[in-house]
Amino acid sequence: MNRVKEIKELIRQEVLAALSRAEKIGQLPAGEPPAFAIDAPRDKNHGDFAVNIAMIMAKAAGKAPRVIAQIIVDHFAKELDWLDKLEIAGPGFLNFYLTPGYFHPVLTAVLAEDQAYGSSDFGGGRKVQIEFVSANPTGLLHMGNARGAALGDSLGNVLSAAGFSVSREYYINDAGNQIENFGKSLEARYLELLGEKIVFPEDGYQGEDITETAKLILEREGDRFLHIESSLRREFMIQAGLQEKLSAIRRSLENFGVHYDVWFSEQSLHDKGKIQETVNILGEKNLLCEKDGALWLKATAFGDEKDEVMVRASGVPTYFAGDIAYHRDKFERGFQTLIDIWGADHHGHVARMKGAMGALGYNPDDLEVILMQLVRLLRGDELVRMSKRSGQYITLDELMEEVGRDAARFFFVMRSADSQMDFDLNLAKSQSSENPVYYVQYAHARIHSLLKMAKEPLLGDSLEGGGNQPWSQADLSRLIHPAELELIRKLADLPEEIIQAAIDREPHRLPRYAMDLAALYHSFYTECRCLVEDMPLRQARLLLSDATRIVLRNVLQLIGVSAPERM
RNA sequence: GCGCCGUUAGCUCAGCUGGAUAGAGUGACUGGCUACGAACCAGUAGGUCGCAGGUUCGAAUCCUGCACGGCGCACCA
Repeated sequence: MNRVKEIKELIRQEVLAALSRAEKIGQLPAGEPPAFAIDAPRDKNHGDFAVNIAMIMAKAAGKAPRVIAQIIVDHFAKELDWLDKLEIAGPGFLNFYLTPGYFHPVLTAVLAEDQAYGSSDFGGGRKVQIEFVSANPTGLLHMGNARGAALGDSLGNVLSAAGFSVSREYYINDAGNQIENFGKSLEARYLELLGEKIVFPEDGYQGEDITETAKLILEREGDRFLHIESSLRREFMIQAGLQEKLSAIRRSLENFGVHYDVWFSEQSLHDKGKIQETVNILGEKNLLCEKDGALWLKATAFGDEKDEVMVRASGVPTYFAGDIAYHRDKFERGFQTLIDIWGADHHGHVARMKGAMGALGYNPDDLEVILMQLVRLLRGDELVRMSKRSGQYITLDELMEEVGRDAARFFFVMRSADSQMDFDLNLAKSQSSENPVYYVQYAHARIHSLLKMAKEPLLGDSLEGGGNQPWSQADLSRLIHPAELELIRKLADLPEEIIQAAIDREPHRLPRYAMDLAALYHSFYTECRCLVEDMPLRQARLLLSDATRIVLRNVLQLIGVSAPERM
């Protein structure tokens, strides 16, 4: 049930009807009515919904906003069963006050729909693919990857709840230079462990995890690679190392609650000739040229600042060429919308990627790139420099250990992708019990405890009837306290909230909603006792609590945070 | 030099397709547990929305310029 959407539509229709009646008798100039907003005002004294059409029409109609508003009110239908009161306020707002109890049916709907409450078919099953994290498998996942993982997964949840068909994908960069360096680094550590004198490769990965991986290989395979040709040895190191790293990455993400539908290998594009195929297509479209022995994409032809190399003079295709082939492959697989989540340091790549998609005949707007500002890691006032190459970074696993999965996910999802985050480890640790996530979880646990108690036979004889009656049939008209009404109103918002988050690709709306809802519940809980002697009132409040429990749980689930029954 | 993101309460951040008195968390202060979970509630204090212009009934929100911070501008990925 999406009561908010329904009432907005009713208001829209009635406003347009009143408008047309006024036009007919010439009080307002005829013409296409402008788009106007129907919003819930911030201040609840301004009614349930406010309409701004009078101000928007003012100029064209040549009348003052309040005069127009009055005309609309004069022509407004009388005796609408949902409308209690219609007022003109401020500069010319039309404030709608709904019949008390208008949103009450939402409560029974929440209980009936349960897990599905909040979901909708808004997206119409449009096939959306989200690619996120896609960290190089040459190391472990760090804070930036953690943010991307939390964001991408929640966005996937939100889109899915809004009726899109979502596929999550991880692009494995298992080809190219860095993989060579990875192999060289492993080889060096492997030889080192066997007591050989080595010179560590200049561009090598110095992290301890590389040594760990080398150790694992040594334990498993012994020294049988000691005396073989270096290129063979490296090849093996790469294979074994990749396998090891990928399973570690996968394990970390699973622990973080992130599951992928597809793990896609860059190397597979090379193996299947997909890159060559894509280059050929670009060539057929006359978008390639040769210069200095390399094959260039004429990116300037579709508005980019400069041309880009596709195939190096050495004959090896660039990463960019592979990425174009990869995104082409996504479209070929039937996805209608592609969403990539990238670190802000890749923003220069966006325009040419979209341009390339356009050049291949796809709609560039069907590729959306969400740029995520980078995470700066602090310990108190001290900036922790992070570099994968030097091995100086806090891993996702360490983060989960220090801060906890729920807190970490809530924290990351809470912030918009646009904000650059300072993540103070000391603060995160010291504030771990002050984290808003516990505030929301507490509300959930509290309700669970309340409902559990309500199901038990009551202590003492003062309350008649026991507590075993179901509350699903409760008389909702008993819910009239302001705290109850506000809470109900918030519960009614969920479907629209999810749809809006999906449209804007902004999962960070959800933690806000969850905090607001939890606050309203806590407030209700303090002001309204549930386990009262008045049995109908008791049942109604229990139903309201139960509905809140369901909504809290559903939202936490979208964020990727657990909804504990006790804590 | 060019481009992208940011600048809002002491701190961390929402609010940005223009709307009414700019919000939350945290920190500070004051109250509230002999009744369902005080990891809670109620209240107080705290703001030139980076600066300067412009657009209009109305600007934190849109436009222009500037300042400061972050990140890019490879035959790296």
